[in-house]
Amino acid sequence: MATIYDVAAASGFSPATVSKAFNSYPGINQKTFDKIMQTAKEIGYIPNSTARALTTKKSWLVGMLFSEELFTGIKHPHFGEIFSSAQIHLGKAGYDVVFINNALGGENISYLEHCRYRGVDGVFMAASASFGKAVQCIVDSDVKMVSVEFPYPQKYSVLSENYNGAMLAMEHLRSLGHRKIACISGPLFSPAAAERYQGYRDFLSAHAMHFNPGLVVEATEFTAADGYDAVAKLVSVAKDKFTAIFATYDDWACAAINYLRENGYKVPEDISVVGFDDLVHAEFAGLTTIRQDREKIGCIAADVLIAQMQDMALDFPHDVRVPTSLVVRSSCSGIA
Amino acid sequence: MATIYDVAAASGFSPATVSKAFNSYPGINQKTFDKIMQTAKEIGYIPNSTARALTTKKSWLVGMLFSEELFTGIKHPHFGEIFSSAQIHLGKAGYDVVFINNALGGENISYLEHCRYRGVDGVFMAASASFGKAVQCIVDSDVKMVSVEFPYPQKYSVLSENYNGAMLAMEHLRSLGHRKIACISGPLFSPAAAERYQGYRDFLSAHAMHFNPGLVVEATEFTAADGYDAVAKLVSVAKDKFTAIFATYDDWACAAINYLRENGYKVPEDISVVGFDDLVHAEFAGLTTIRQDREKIGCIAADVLIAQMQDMALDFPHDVRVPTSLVVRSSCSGIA
DNA sequence: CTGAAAGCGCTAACAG
DNA sequence: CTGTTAGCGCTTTCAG
Repeated sequence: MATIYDVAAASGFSPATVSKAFNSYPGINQKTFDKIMQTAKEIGYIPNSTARALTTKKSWLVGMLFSEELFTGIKHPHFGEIFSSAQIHLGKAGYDVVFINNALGGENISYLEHCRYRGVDGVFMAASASFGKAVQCIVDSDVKMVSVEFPYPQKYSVLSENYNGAMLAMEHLRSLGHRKIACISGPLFSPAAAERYQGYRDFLSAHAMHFNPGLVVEATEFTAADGYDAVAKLVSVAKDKFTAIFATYDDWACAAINYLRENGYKVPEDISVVGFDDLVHAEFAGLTTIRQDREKIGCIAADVLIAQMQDMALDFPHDVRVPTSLVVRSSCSGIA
Repeated sequence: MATIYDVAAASGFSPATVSKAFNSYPGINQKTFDKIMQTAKEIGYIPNSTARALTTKKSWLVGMLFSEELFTGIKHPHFGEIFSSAQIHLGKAGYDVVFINNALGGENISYLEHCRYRGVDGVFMAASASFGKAVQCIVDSDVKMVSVEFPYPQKYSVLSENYNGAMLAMEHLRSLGHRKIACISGPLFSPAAAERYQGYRDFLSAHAMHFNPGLVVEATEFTAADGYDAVAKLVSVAKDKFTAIFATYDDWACAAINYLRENGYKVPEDISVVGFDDLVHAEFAGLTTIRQDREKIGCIAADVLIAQMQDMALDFPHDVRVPTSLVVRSSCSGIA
């Protein structure tokens, strides 16, 4: 591994000058710049980020915190896409991304300790609900951070417009003539779930549609099984009392469709269903749903974090919201 | 940020001794060890991986290379799960994971340069087909690596038993009485696709089933749309010439089911279909398919890489294979 | 069993 | 515009 000293020796300049050349330091003769770059290339010199980080105290690394609880980690398509988008945007700005867990080397070290150990310049958090105490220490610290899906007070976060999205879903159903709309809501400790449910409630009020508590079932986990159980319960309790279901998560919506079909209902002829998220399987299932713009969420979150890490003026509100949109497929139909 | 010198000063020992304590160096008095750990905790000392890496020339970082071509990057559920598994196992062994791309800071740097810049101890590659020239430099270098899905000669790789998996799928169909089985094969530059197709061919021969080239269609991309087109073509060309379809990728299988149903066929009554991979939507679609053990693939790949990075004797073959299994759901039925 | 000293590769004043 | 010097935080011989 060639070092800056090798380049210095080979080019006839000092290490300091070579360093300046590589950091596009302003005051440097074009000739010497060319010469240095040329010989650097010849001897195959690559700067060493470790040494650089040690002196500058900037690692150009951002730590990724994904909560694996609630089936909501990096392998979840939703978070995977957000991550992918963020990673690309961070990369363009010169940042690499390192995964931070709380069990480095089998030892139990805190997320904050892990971040300090790696010297990350900032942290990207993603979780559908709070990580709990585990990350509170980093939220309370002065580490630059951005959170996706879950907003922390005084910290920057970026989320979808869940409330408006729910309105969109409901409006679609209403425009098709539905008036008795059931809801599969999520665990209310998830802000996204709570906001969607609130959208459901408020839409009902806004349109003078009677709110029937018996038409609401809560799924407690983000799994298909939970959605399946939820509709089963709904049907057993409120059979024939609703013509449509607003499921606040695609997995539940898909599971609901399966349950309904297995139990003699036609979807959408007998019952319409709309989901939320627009995950991969929504397309295969022909599910009408609300799409989250994951690409944009990742991108904006990256920008928000970059701005902080570079001490730029942030022209973002703390709670950035990204619009959602209705994707019409074939799980809803009009009412005669 | 407290340094090792602070701990030294506060505890009354030298930095060297503190360092030894933190690296569980054998010859050290228990009392001094305790004293050092104690004061370290008091002043909130966290070792600095950067400084450590600079002297030891070990970063305890593994570089992740995901090819975003062919819709096959980290956001693909298959790779996301493999990554997740690998990440956890690597973490237990003390390694953190950093994403490596070829465009750090907007500049075009090669994967190899990026690896050297970050000083990774090893590389984890994942791509359904070759990355092409882009990673050849790292394959040709002496960087420790493991590849998933795509085997490089002389390098370690871990893949599913695609060939056997295809046999499993075919055997299932055969046991149900099917004799005229069509195949949606994949792009043959993907080793996994090629192996699955070979399994199909060989199964036919082995069971004296006539091979009809007209019953094979090739999907060129790993997208639902491509699968849809493929079955459409199959049906137009070989209508009523087959009773079952072996689709070598779940997305194609799901798309095929959708196409068939939209065109008046009943699945599984008229036509049975079996997929490959067992991705999330396979469950929702009730697809009978071949499951890849992603958890295990990631875990073994991690072990193979760790062994190399720690210069341990590798008791792995270069081409590690992980068994697949049949998951029976509701997309196949027996023939009268 | 503990400490002194040197050095990993680079950057940041400060001189020249 | 270029070079000298010191030092980032840690580990590692080598003495003691």
